[in-house]
Amino acid sequence: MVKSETREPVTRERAIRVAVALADVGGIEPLSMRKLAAELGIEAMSLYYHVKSKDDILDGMLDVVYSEFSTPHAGDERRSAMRDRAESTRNVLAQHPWAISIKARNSPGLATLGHLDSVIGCLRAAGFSMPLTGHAMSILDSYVQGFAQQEASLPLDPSGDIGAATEDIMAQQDQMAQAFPNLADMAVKPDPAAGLRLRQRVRLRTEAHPRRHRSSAGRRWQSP
Amino acid sequence: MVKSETREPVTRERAIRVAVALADVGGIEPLSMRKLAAELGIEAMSLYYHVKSKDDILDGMLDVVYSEFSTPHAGDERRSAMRDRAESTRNVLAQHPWAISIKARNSPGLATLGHLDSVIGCLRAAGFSMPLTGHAMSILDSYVQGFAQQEASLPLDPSGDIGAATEDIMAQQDQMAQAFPNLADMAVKPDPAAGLRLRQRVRLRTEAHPRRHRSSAGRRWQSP
DNA sequence: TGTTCGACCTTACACCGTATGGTCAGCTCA
DNA sequence: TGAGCTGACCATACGGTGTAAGGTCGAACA
Repeated sequence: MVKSETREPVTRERAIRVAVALADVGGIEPLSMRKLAAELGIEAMSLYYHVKSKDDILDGMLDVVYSEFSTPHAGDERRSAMRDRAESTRNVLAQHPWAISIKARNSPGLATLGHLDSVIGCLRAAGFSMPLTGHAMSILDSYVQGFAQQEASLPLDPSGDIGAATEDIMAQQDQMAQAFPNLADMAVKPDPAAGLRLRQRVRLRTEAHPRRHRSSAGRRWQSP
Repeated sequence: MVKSETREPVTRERAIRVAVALADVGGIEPLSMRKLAAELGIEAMSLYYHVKSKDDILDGMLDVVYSEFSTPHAGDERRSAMRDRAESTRNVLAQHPWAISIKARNSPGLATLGHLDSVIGCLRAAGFSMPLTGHAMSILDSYVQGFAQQEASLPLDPSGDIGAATEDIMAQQDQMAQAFPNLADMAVKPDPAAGLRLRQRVRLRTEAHPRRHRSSAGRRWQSP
């Protein structure tokens, strides 16, 4: 379609970079081989020349994310290095929220391995035994990852979504306030700085399925 | 196909229960509307009489999981209640690992709301302010969830998988030991009790794509 | 000048969620 | 008794998915 001198050459690295960019914009579910190929200016099956499978791309994308984490250097002070790492993890995952949902795979890339290696090296250099290093990493990573996941599940960008969405639940608020008084209490006066923002957590996803093609009086999933 | 008196009646609740059972056995990716319907003895489209969409089923499944968490009762002591909750969360999520990957949705069910309500009630009864309650829940949930996620990403059942899978990486171990000395060190002498088991983390997923249909000498994704 | 080969394409398949519109037994009510 | 309604289910179809199998073609090389 476009002359080869005009089009930037396709490589595994570029495909993965473009995939990351697409996922950043539109999320990871709508990212398909066909759309990625189109973005690269080729056909879907041509991707398989550069890449094993879609999972291979996802692994590569995760490795890109790992490469953006702040990695401790030799001689870094332990506490500040771990703090930098945690903060950068939070920031990077906020920029690539899709990474959290694909984090449970098992084929780490070079950046991932390098990052973990550096972290282990930093802790060991600080005098930690190997078991203690494992424990420290488990504790830190569990919390940071879990926090990032909580944060990602909230609609952080204030795109007018919150006000409209809460109206749905407000209609039933009387019943809800009776059934879940503590929850209602927290939803009414939330702490703006708290990690949990229950009012947003509770919003219903009604706009995803706005209407049915026929009178739905009998449908089980309609509220009576 | 089967007489209606023979077949257990299909309801939203039963569909979700069966979906949970299927996901427990085979994971959540292969769970499709057609397979679930077949398991229930009906056709795929008949599910939509009882259920809004597949997302509706996933929401219901998550609510089932929440209903299995240990929920604090009125008057429970704060520390032990939170500890029970954390431990049961770990155990329940170990039994339903798929729940972790769909945890970032936004249409909570009654069990979810009830559970959160009870937790808030317990902390408030212990004298926590509302902001402090939010903070406490954020901290606890972040860690417990992150830990469960780490744990789920490891192949916990010793189905002979570990030994075979590590052979792949052992072949390249010399190069890896040089590039990532700390990682290799931890992989060689891991702590059996540590949360991170790097040796297993590092295994390659080669068996997923065992061979190609043609000589793959030129493929970019083959190691040179 | 013929052969190889890297990079790409076409076609096809099985599967997915679900929109649309039946079908039909059993019930209500005139 | 018979007409109409309705709850529960089914058949077909559409546009999407990942990817197996094999074809095409220009450039590089013998």
